Amino acid sequence: MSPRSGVYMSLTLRCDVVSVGPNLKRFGCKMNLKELARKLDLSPTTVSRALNGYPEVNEATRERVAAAARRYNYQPNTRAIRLATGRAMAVGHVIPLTTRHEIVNPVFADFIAGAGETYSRNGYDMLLSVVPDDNEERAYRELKSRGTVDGVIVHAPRMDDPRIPLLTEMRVPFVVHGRATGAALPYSWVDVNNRRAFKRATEFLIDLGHRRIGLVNGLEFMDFAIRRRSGYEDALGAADIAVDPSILASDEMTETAGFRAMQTMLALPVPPSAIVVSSMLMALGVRRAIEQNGLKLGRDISVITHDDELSYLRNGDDVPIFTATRSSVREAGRQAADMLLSIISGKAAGPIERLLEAELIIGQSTGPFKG
Amino acid sequence: MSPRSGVYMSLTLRCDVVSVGPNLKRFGCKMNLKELARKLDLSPTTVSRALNGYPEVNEATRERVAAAARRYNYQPNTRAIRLATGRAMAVGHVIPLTTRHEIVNPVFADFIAGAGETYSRNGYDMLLSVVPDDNEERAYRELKSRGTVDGVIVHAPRMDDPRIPLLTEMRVPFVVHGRATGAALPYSWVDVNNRRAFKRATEFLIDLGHRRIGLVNGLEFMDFAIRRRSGYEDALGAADIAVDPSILASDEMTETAGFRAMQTMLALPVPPSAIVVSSMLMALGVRRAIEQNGLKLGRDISVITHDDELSYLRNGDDVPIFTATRSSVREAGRQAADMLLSIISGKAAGPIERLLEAELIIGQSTGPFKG
DNA sequence: AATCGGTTTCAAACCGCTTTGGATGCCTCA
DNA sequence: TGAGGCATCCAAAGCGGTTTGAAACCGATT
Repeated sequence: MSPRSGVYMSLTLRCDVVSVGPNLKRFGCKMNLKELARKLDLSPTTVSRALNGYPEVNEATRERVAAAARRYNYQPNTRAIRLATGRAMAVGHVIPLTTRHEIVNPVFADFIAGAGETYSRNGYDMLLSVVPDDNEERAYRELKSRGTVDGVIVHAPRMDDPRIPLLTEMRVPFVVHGRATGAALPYSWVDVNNRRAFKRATEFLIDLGHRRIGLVNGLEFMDFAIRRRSGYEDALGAADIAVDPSILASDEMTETAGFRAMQTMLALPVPPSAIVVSSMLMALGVRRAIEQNGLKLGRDISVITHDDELSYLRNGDDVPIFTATRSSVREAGRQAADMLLSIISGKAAGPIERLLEAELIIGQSTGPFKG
Repeated sequence: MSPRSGVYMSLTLRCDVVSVGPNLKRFGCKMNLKELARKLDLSPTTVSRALNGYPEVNEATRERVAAAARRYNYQPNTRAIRLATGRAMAVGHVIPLTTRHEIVNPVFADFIAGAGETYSRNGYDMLLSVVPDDNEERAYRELKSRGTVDGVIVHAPRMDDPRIPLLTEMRVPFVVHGRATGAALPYSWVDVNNRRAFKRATEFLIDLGHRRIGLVNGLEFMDFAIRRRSGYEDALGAADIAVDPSILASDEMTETAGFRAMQTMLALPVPPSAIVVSSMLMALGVRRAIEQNGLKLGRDISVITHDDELSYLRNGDDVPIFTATRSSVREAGRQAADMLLSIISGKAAGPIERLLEAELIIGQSTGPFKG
């Protein structure tokens, strides 16, 4: 007997296939690498390499190993892999919970859905931590030092967001969903071209003859809101229309906030004839205010909104109700996740930036200005 | 020199505190248990026990260890703990993605926010996997066999939900958010008393004099929708009012679906004078249809809706707009997570059940029936 | 027949923590 | 004085993989 064979045979062989029921195979004990190697009369080294596609293993052996792995339903223990490789095989999403408003970003669920696809395709886990925004830094530091994730997606960036220098300094791979005006260092991000979208939307209204155009925006410490406003102002400026603060609203993106903002504007001596709105949910409120005042959407007042294509807030079923600048948050999630994984794996060199263009969808909520 | 001391001293001591900048301490290398033990001239065993609160360590020593751990900013490596203990210190949330409708449950984000609090307080991670509902079983099996989680929260149970027997058979600890009518075996769940809530809501309308009361419900393969309907029917039955299928709607819980359902009912020869609605989002659509038909909410038609207290869909700011049966999804998340952790830790014996009662909030959307 | 290079396989160290089964020292009591 | 008991602490064996460095094998070349 060569010194190579038999070594693993000498140990107990108590783990055998037990048939229970017609189509079920069960095992007397957990199947791990060592067990599998024993059954194949190979060393754990070789089995590991065979399964992980390393070149230094005979093709015939690899086949044999693969077959046995299937047969015995071998699933490598993730915990062991993580420890041995030092990789977490997981990425973290830190959901900031605004302590003031107690609001969970509604966009979040769909973004996650998109990112999740990418992760599961690549064998990564998605870790969520909900963190009150007053101690975000601690949360990120802990994530890093406990080594539970290989990278992080940063949600809802604010202006001069402190998380960006923080993560950079900690050398944690990260991708921002959105951008942070005022960041000193380059970083990776996926974002909608908010500025161009809102510029385009405003221009569209101007082209329809509107000159008194309101803006119902999100809170302006959020980066996207700043950009949207500046796109809106650019378009007005290019048409020589002055910005009127009385028809600019900025609030949480809820139905009621939209309603309130529109009510206020409609009560003005000269109400706007058209409105640009930052989210579908706000647009619902805006529409309600319009209709409650006996006006007709698209005829008396034009509304154009941004649409994140949230799955539970479709803009009509076949015909779009609102004219909208549309950009899928779920798609952004997919792309951000892809980007992060390629950064983690080291495939990507420097920071990657990806600007998604919003599509202009013509719906029934806009019409020409009539005196 | 006693055989005890000096052993760990003999190895290199290359990991020392390096001062960089005024308030920053940095370390030349990663601080792990062995390093820490070396610094303290103790064995890893003792350090581990000291930090984990085991009794067989001198109080003075424990203090010393704790102080050193703080000083050197020691954070135990989670990957190693997981492997050594066999626990994953993580729970999984599997989000079913209905392949037909591509809808992510909007309730989901807030539930997660609630559950997340509990997890982080207890040192658990929250793992999310988004799984198309056509291969849920595989997803759950993999979660189990790869050992990435210690337990699972089941979302959006359907009637006779196959996941319940599956998880039971796999012996994975789980808690269902909601219930599954038709389950053969007992299991743990947290649910709102949907039936009583909708019975109560319907009774409330009956007490106001309404007799023609419609129901705008969610899809009726979802368990909660079944229960809500039966509560509604119970109340009607008790008042000797026949159920009229023409004023029963069942659809996805979106604004447009609510609008459509209400439109249809208002077009009937004898439209309902009151409506019970299954979600705020649908209620927004219902309201729109009502107002678009020139009717006034609460005066011409009464609406009572269920309100999950989603953070981005508040029912008014101070005064509630809709009369509603209210029950916080976030609170349900907290409780479900608590329950799961106590099951995982073995503190809970059998299946636990927790029925949350919804609160009836009187808003401005209901009023007495007038001819 | 000895040497050599390439292919294939293996033993053992390692990842960083927990935990078992002793040791050691000290105090007490016979 | 020695046995017994208690409080502390330690060495080493795990958890289940990956990875390094070396050895075995084989055919080809000297």
